[in-house]
Amino acid sequence: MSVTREKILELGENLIRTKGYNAFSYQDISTELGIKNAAIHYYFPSKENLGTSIVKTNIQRFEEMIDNMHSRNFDEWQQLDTFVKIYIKSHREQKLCIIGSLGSDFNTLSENTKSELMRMTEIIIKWLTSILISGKEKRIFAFDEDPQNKALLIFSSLVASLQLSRIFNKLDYKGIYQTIIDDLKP
Amino acid sequence: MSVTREKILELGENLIRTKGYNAFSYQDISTELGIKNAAIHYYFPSKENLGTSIVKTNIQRFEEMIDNMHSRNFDEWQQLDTFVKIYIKSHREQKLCIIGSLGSDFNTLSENTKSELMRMTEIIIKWLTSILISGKEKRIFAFDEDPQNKALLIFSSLVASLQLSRIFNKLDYKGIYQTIIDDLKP
DNA sequence: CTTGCTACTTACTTACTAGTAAGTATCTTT
DNA sequence: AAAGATACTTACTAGTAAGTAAGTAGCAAG
Repeated sequence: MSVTREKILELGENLIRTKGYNAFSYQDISTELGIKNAAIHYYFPSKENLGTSIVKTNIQRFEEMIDNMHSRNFDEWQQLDTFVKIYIKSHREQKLCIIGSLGSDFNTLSENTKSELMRMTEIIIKWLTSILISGKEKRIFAFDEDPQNKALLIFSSLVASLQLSRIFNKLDYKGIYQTIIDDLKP
Repeated sequence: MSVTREKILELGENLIRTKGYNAFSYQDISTELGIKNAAIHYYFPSKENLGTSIVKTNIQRFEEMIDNMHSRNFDEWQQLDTFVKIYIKSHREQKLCIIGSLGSDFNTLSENTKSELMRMTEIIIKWLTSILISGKEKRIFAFDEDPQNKALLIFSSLVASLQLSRIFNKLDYKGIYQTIIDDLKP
């Protein structure tokens, strides 16, 4: 695969996560990469195409991470921890996650981008629900709520903590993450 | 105050909450109201001015709601319930809240809009923290976490539930709200 | 009756957006 | 050496964005 193509995908993702989908332009990318506007259209004919590709790349990355954790025999705590660390990293970089950012722009996205975003969310929630269930069975997690609801609450807190940290300076995000973790301890 | 001015504010708020700040234009408003582009500039010289005014209006509305609840001697449960109902209504209308929507576009907002948005968030968190504290003192709420962290977690869940419900069809938002409420029961 | 204010419209500018058609340099294959 | 594919650039179009300057209709007060 082309290096330029990958750079465009990476820059596009960062722009979505910092400025938002409707605030970035092909010009932002071309200027940064020192190429022309039309070069981006060569790889991604339309902005909707780029948007969809960025989401697809994120799905692939997430699935590779899960496979990797399974092959390394990570237990449920280690898996949850790895996932939370993605958000801690995003927090440090002052970026939203793809789902939080594109979720706000959802009504302005193309059908393709929408459905890939929905697919990504479903994959994450399904995975999170599954580790909550197996963790509870092994008695290393403790909670009373419905597992999917619990997964949604955890995911909501992670997504929104990135958004709120921009607005609310005093946000103790480490405290929030710790609260999420502590809450699952038996 | 002018009726047109108020209609612009209302429409602008709805556009932010459905399409997002960077996806709506003065044309969207003028077409809907059957007036010209320039008429909106008459009331709100710039888009950033309109944005700031919309947030200010929301702060005012929130403060009036709090005053109203205090004068009617609402207890902490009633106050929390009233607040959660705002989100249930937003959910029904398939709209985000102002904070969730503008939070995603934060880096593209003017300094004035940013600071009003920060002020609004601080007011909400401060109020939510205060009812958690007094509710706990009265032993009608029970929780172990730091009150402000708990307030942030509750607020995060509300903000993000609106966003996720667009993306995740199977989101049981009533279950999420119930979980938030149940979690505070002694 | 005219001056002035409110609430706009008309008509425009400047700037940027996504997108395209046609051309070109460089490497690869035959 | 010719043909073709790859990776772009050049040069453009059409549309839309925010914003503005000047004009106007209607009412109100002096």
